[in-house]
Amino acid sequence: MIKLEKIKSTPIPTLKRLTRYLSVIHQLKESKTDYISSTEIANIMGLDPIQVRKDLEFTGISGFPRLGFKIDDLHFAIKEILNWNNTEDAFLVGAGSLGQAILGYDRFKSCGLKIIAGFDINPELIGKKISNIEIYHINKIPNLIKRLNVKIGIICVPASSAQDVVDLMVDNGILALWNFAPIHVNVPSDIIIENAQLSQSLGILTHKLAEKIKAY
Amino acid sequence: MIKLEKIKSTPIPTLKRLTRYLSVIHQLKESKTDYISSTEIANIMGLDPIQVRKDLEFTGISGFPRLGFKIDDLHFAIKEILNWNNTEDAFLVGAGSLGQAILGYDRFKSCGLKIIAGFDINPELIGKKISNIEIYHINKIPNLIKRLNVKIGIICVPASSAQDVVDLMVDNGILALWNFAPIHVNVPSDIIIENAQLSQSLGILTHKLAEKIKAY
DNA sequence: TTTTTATCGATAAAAAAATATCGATTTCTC
DNA sequence: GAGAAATCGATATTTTTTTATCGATAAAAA
Ligand SMILES: NC(=O)c1ccc[n+]([C@@H]2O[C@H](COP(=O)([O-])OP(=O)(O)OC[C@H]3O[C@@H](n4cnc5c(N)ncnc54)[C@H](O)[C@@H]3O)[C@@H](O)[C@H]2O)c1
Ligand SMILES: NC(=O)c1ccc[n+]([C@@H]2O[C@H](COP(=O)([O-])OP(=O)(O)OC[C@H]3O[C@@H](n4cnc5c(N)ncnc54)[C@H](O)[C@@H]3O)[C@@H](O)[C@H]2O)c1
Repeated sequence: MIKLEKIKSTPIPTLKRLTRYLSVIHQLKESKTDYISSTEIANIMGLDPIQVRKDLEFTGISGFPRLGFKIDDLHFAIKEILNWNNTEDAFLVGAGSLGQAILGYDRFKSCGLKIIAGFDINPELIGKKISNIEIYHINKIPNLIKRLNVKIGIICVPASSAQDVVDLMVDNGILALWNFAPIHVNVPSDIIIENAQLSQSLGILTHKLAEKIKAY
Repeated sequence: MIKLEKIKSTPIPTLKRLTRYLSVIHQLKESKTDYISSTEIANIMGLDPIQVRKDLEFTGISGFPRLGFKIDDLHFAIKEILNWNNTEDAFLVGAGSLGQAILGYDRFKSCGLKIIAGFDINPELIGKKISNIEIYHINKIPNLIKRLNVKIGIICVPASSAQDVVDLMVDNGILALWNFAPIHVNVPSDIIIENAQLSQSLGILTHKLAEKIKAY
């Protein structure tokens, strides 16, 4: 009987931890050490070393007994899983206060994301450059998505406009959406959507705090 | 043999979905319907109705066969779990571009959070008001945390200063931290910390997009 | 009124994720 | 060079989370 090799894709919880390992590893790259063990990572982050090792399995990198993993290799391999060694162009819609903060944020470039244009409906913003990224009128977006073959859209418009903007982008060929509007938007099942729900994270915090205060 | 009733606290995955149900329910409050069923919520959000029902169990609200759940009751009960019916005061540190976006964001008030002051080291910001919230020098923070009994701190400083700011706040009695800096910060085990890791969410998006493109 | 139907919610099963065990390996210490 | 110590990684177990089953219930339809 032939046993098919089950291709195990990286679980979401693992992906989330991998990005955190990356930031720890990134800090450590400065220091002189070449290796880091699962135990060390776990200690720094307050996790279980076994879990760290299990997660790192998905990188395909082998560790060395007594030494741990080669930092440079890990760093590269984790970025590879996240596809952060390549850079995808992206459009951002809604150049308001959050949109401008994101436009001005350099770090996403090392996270595989290059925002190449912004879009808005506010005439005062159109034509302006924010951190060297030009803002266009939203009606330019259909044409530009196709012409520049942009695959990622970032939604920073008010909740009330989010669905419309999403529809517009999806209709014109966007493949993945990063949504900051605090609302559920509908997309076809083949479109990737990630909600950067800040309120989700806030909800966990306020819930835990309430539990804690209740328990004295 | 006495069987102890196990007190099951709300699982984190459930909490996350609850905040999403809330936004769906919120939209529906406008419409004329008084009830919503797990099936409807599931359809809107592309989830399994059984899972929705399981999640809603944690609210303690009973549904009605054939009708579903009373929207108003659900709305209240979910906010109760998240502790969003109460409001906690919070301090925000780092009134840069992201900090200012958050300071200007009204919606967090309905998520149990009231930011009552901002802090920075940039002299140009000190004394300014952003969305009616005054910015103070960071050296005022120890005194004010204690005097105003503030429990939540929001970290919007650069990664390089995050640990220092966290330490300062923890030393002065902060109980919960909402961290936007893309870095692992160390806190004592009794301090609640939630990382609003945007790059985590971005990582999932870029990973999925790469998988999708690979698969053609 | 009776029947049909949609939904709830208790319980059970399956799947996924986290945690544990332990032999193999390799560096470090003596 | 021998033994001790730390870590990896394969396998197994436990826990958590998701999904399924199905009788009970109450509104809607007949
Ligand atoms: N500011 C925050 O801290 C924060 C936090 C979490 C979530 N969000 C969400 O992010 C989104 C943006 O928030 P913000 O604070 O930047 O709001 P904002 O009002 O400052 O910016 C919204 C921008 O979108 C533009 N816009 C409106 N409709 C548009 C359309 N149809 N097409 C293109 N552009 C359009 C507006 O002109 C404006 O520039 C909102 O959905 C908000 O709920 C904001
Ligand atoms: N801008 C974004 O879109 C974005 C996205 C994700 C994460 N972040 C993170 O959020 C944080 C803030 O980002 P930003 O874009 O607003 O940066 P920013 O440089 O605009 O703002 C940082 C602010 O912190 C202040 N500051 C520096 N050291 C301080 C200290 N020790 N005490 C008090 N204040 C201090 C600075 O004066 C400045 O006003 C960073 O850690 C960044 O990595 C930002």
